[in-house]
Amino acid sequence: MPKRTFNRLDEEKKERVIRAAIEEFQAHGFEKAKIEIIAQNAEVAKGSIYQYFDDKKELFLYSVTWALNYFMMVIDRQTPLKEMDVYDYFLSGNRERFELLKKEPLLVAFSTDIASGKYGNLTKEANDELNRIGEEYELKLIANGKKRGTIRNDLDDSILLLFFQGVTEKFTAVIMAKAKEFEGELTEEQLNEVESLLKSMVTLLKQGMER
Amino acid sequence: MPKRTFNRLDEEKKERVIRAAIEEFQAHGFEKAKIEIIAQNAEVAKGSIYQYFDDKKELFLYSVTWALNYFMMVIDRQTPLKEMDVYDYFLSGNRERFELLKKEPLLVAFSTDIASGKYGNLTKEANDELNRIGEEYELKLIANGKKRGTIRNDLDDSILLLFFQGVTEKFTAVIMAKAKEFEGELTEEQLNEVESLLKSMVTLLKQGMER
Amino acid sequence: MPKRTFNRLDEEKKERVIRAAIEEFQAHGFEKAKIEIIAQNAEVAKGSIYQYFDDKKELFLYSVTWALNYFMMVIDRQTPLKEMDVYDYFLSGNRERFELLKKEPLLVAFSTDIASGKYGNLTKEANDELNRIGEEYELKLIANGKKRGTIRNDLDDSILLLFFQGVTEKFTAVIMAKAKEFEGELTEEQLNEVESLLKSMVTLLKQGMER
Amino acid sequence: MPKRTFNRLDEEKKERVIRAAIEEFQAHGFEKAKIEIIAQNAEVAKGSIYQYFDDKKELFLYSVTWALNYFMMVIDRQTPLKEMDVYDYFLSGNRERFELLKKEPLLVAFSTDIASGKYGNLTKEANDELNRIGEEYELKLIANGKKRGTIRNDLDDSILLLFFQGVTEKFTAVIMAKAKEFEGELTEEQLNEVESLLKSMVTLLKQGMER
DNA sequence: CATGAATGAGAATTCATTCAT
DNA sequence: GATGAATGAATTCTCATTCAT
Repeated sequence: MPKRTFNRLDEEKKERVIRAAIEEFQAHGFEKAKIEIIAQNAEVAKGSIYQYFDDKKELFLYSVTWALNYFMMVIDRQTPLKEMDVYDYFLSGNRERFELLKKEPLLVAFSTDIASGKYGNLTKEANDELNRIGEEYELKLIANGKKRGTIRNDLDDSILLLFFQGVTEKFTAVIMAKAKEFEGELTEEQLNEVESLLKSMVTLLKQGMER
Repeated sequence: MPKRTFNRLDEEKKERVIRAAIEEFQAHGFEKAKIEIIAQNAEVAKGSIYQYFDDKKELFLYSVTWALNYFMMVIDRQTPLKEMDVYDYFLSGNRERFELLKKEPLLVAFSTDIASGKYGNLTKEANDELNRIGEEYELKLIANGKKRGTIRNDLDDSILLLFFQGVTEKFTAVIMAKAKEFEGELTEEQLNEVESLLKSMVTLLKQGMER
Repeated sequence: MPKRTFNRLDEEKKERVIRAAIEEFQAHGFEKAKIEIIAQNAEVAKGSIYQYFDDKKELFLYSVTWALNYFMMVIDRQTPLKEMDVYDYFLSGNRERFELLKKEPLLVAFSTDIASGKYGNLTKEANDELNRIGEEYELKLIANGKKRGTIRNDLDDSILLLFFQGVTEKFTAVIMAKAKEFEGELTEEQLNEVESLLKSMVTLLKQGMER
Repeated sequence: MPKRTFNRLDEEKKERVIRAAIEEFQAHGFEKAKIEIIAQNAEVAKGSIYQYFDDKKELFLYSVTWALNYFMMVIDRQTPLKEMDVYDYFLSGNRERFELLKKEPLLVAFSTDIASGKYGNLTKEANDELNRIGEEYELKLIANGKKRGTIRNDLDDSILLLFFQGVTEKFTAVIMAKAKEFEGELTEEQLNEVESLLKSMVTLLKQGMER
């Protein structure tokens, strides 16, 4: 949806603009975010923003998808092997994932706000899509677990999904918060803390769901 | 924090004003909510709003505490007997609670938005307070459970708290959504659906946490 | 179509606003007319204009109907007696009419521009209505003339209407121009000039149309 | 007044640019016409327009003279023989003239708007010139008629001119409108309609003016 | 106390024109 | 000569807040 003018820009400039936008939207919300500030921070003329996007809303929406793309790359729910145990998923590749999160506190904060519904209807579409993708994957995990006999089958999939989501979202949120809070290089200690959190989470998930 | 003029108003008018405010804030968010519309819907002059409150923000903040008071009355984390079993808490008094939720979809929606952080820093204080109260209560429940040997003690209280919050918040959100969606008188069927949800939740909580 | 706020204003202020608007629109056209200038000239705050009218266009449209009302009062095609001879209509009450025109050069100029189609589609509606009214009246005059045998009946009414309109519009335009150009009190000489014009016009109309 | 760069262009491109300009000016008026759209429709870069003309106004003015040239070629008030009877002028060469009008509805519309003063002061100069030329010619016709005794001499030339202009302009406008409205090849029927109009006009002119 | 008209700072958006490539 | 991205002045419109009645 950006105008062709934007797409023709070199990558560096495009990213500068979007990051400036995300920073402003994240800091002040959609309504109070000022195009002028975004332009300034992107070192671009105010009018140029309007050569790139129809209006503030479109700039915002594009920033959202841009951030969510990054976010999904990190979460990466598509890749996990089908044969991977339901619970092991969370325990693999954490160092890389967490380092990505630490590197991009701004995107993490923005994505978190989007996921939490802070932008209301504006991001409804993007959000629904994101949720649909996650849910689909999670339901498959649950169904698999039931089939292999590792997950209790006295409860509906939808109930187990709620449980699964509730637990993982909460722990994810805490981990995101830690990513923002940790400064400098990722230390072993920090990583251990995160892995410990995930291990506990998996333990609880497992015990709650297993038959 | 409202001005003395507001407090002198008769209850009916006060409520009319606050409900009009909540409706507008809930529908359009803080920034886009218009004082003019609030005044109109409350059948009060625009200027009067400023006789009652210093500014838009104060009106909003007061509306928040007003709604949260109602909400807390419903959730009612203060009352449960200390001796009540951790899990039984959720299974008692549901009919009354759910009926209250059904009766006030607006307040439910508003409170939900506040709790979800939709209003950002504006409600930070109120939110933190609310969270602190809930957390304190929940930690006590966990400590109690551990003492009585009903809750596993291989995990930190803080970890168990995350688990507990994650699960209960998710199920609560679903129940809130159902409250909004159910129309007319509360039917047995509807109540059963809610109770079934809660029972499943408690089962999962129990199995996950128990030793 | 103005907002209720405008209607509640005292007449003097309403007129001040509309005249300021007409002056600006007439001088610079719709696009280049600046709300700020209108407000200044009406000695009113810029924002107030927007309390009175939804937007620039509405202010313009209201100005148009306001001016046309005045104009129609002057032209006054409704009153002439049914029995009055077709041609005599133009020769009566000229002093009063012309004095009105002289008193309001701004309104005359504005109305002339509207009638000439200078504002394009913006005034299409108002214009069509005005033309419809005039035409209806003129067709009646022609039909009457034919019935009484004073007008040739070898030509269609529509053709005679074109002729009638062409001649009267041209002479009217010249008279309007004179109204703008004449300064100070209306002199006998000026009036004579106008009446002479009208007499010539009637002569030509008569001779062209009569059987 | 266009820059030398424009004159060096091949005829086809020049015409493409001017026609695109006329289309846009005619459709939206001078102020709202966008250079960008003109460039697009002319399949030329926006910047190129500024290689051809100093600014928007110059492009407009050039478009005006370009259109008026075409228009005058059609109206062709220069050619009629001095000895041709005043009224016969309108009755000759109509097929060719009308076909030209039908072929170029855009130019007709644009020229009509110019003549009607829709562009205000912008075209004042061009307009005045056009009127001066027409008027000069018409006055000569009148003077001739008076000399030969075919036109009444109890009225001033200037009065007769008004009459003549009023009638001919009105009928011309109607014919222009028909040109726009008629689609496809020029049919005999359409031509008859136009000639009938002109004949009626001449009849009325004659009867009104003759002695 | 109630009322609602007045105010003007502030933000989004537009687009003619420039200019580096 | 052609191109189209960059620029920013200019303008419309919004709305919280004030204040005279």
